[in-house]
Amino acid sequence: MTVGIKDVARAAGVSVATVSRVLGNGPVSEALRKRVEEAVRATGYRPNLSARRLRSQHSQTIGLVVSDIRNPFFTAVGRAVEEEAYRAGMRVILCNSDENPEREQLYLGLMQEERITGLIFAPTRATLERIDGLGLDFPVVLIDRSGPPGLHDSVVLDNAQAAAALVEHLFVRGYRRIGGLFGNTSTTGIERHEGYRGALAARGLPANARFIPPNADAAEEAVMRWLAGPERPDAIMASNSLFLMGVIKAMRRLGLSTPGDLAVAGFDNEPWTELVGPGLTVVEQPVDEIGRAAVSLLFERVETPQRPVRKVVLPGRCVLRGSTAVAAVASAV
Amino acid sequence: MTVGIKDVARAAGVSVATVSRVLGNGPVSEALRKRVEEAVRATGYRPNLSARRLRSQHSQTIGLVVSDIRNPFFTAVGRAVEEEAYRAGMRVILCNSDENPEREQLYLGLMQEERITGLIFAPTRATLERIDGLGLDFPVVLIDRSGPPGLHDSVVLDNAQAAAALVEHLFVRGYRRIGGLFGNTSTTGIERHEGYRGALAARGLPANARFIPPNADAAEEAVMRWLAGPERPDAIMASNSLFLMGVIKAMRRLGLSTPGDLAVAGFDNEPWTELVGPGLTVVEQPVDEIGRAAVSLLFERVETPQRPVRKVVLPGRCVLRGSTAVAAVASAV
DNA sequence: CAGGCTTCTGAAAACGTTTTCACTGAAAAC
DNA sequence: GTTTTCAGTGAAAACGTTTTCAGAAGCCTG
Repeated sequence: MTVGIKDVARAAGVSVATVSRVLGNGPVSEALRKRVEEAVRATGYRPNLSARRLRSQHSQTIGLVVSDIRNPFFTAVGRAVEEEAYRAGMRVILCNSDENPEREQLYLGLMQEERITGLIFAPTRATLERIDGLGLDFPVVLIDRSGPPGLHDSVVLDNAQAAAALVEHLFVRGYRRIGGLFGNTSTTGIERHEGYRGALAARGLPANARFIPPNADAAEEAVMRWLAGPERPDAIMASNSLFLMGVIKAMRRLGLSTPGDLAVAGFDNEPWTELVGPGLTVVEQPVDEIGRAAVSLLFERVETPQRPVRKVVLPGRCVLRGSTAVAAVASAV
Repeated sequence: MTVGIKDVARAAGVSVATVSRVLGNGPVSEALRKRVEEAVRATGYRPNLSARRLRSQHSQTIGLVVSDIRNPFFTAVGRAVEEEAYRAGMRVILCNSDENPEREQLYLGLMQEERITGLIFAPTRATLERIDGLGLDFPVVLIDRSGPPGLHDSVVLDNAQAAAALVEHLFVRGYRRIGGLFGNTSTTGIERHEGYRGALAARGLPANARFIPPNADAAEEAVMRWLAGPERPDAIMASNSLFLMGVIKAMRRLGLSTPGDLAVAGFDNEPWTELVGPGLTVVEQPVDEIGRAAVSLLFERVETPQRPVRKVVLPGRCVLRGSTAVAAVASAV
């Protein structure tokens, strides 16, 4: 029924070894190579990857586990990773943990069973903390989230610097009561909070931060209460695009507009941020570069297991838009 | 080095066959089962999926090829597919063709080599046209795009009906020069165009359609020219969310607002559509249901290859927002 | 108690490749 | 002209499982 390497060999009048060598660019005379290639075409042969992987002990596959597939940041990184991996003849298997440590565990197990060459991983905080004790027998490159330099290579945004830049920008534009909204499941939130706090301190301003679960509803609720309460900010920095969305939704419910009633700044330059109100000021992450860097870090690690651990920190780019315009009107009120 | 089933067998003092049976819930006495499970735990054994797949001839894997991974519609469907497949103990391998027929071809080949159980596929028009001659040796369920009933099961939105509903809604709200923006790579565009044209005809209005490549820039350019030209519409229906984005971008460049200067309606209820201007009127697709239906169609086909071809057509849901408010102001001008 | 069922178990074959090994014939080196 | 090298080739082992087959032990039936 399905045609195997044997059938090709028979059709070409050679041994299976020769067919295999043709397929793998091994040493074969030009004449036989022609014959075999012709036979491959004639039979419509397709190699069986399971068999190939089993015998060769190379899965030619890297894993990519992200924490939220609906987050365009991760789909963008995923595309870059796939592109780059493909160029090196590697497949990518993509899994989505949905910020759920149990699912993460499940998928890490799956990766083991697939015998992947290596993993690119955006872990939840829970998993990151015990990642060294997990006994993974493949190299791991952390992306987006990493924490203090540990056993694994990583490539991350310079979160503290980026958050600080946003805060400083808000300060310069005249805002003084700058709130911050941070995720409580990732180290990203922590680092951005640090940059936020530092920048405020440098300007002698008080911090006013909230740590919430990573979804838009939580952000919306938090902002609703915040704006009604005594600590009402005149600007909010949202640590990711879901929160940014939550902020905008809350403002719409309250009938507020930006920047007049509240300045808004956030992370991730998604296409829609340009289209909301006067446009939203955001930090753009170099997604392609992150994906490419992760793949090459991984390959280098595979080739040279003893290489010292490296952490690639990439700068963000501030995209200034109307949501952080000068606070003149707001101050006048 | 890596622990195999043999090591487990030795540790448990049984044969490899018994270990295999324990793993596969075969008939094994309670006593041995205990011993083996203990040995599995002790050794940290992880089955080798390549070997398992090779021997058992079941890949336990379904493929999912989508045309644009950055389109939230596909990521949402993908999540539903994965969820449902996982429940049945199947893995999903996801590939992104980027609307490129060559990449599609490439990935279809890969799917063959992975010996997938079946494929869920959102094809480009080019591939759809010759899909029957491709000699794929696994069942295929088409999603999002399908065309006339052919050899394959499919699950699609009722595109014509949905487009017609939008047009009718615009008509009722007072719009008369209703433009339509359709993709030129998918059958979706064609079907939506048909619904659009039909609804206009029923109301005795002229059609005014543009077919463009499936990206936001093309839409933006088209709209820029359109609004400057002689056939300027007072409402635009965008056949997908990328186009919707392009429409909004063009309007911002021209300093126009919705619905006053131009009413806007589109497809796919993405989170941001709620946040732009007065909110954008869209047709929401039942993404979860689409994913689930595709998976169960596929499983049924696998179980009963002779079953007659089925086409599941799901209704969309109109989400009315401010971008299609009554045209009073516009007409008054 | 003999015979026939079950139920459990292990040895060995099989899955479709790649890789090792040994061999051939021809070319190169002496 | 003999030996050495070498490139090309095929037979067979190996990869880590599942599955088949046959045997052993226990149970029921008559």
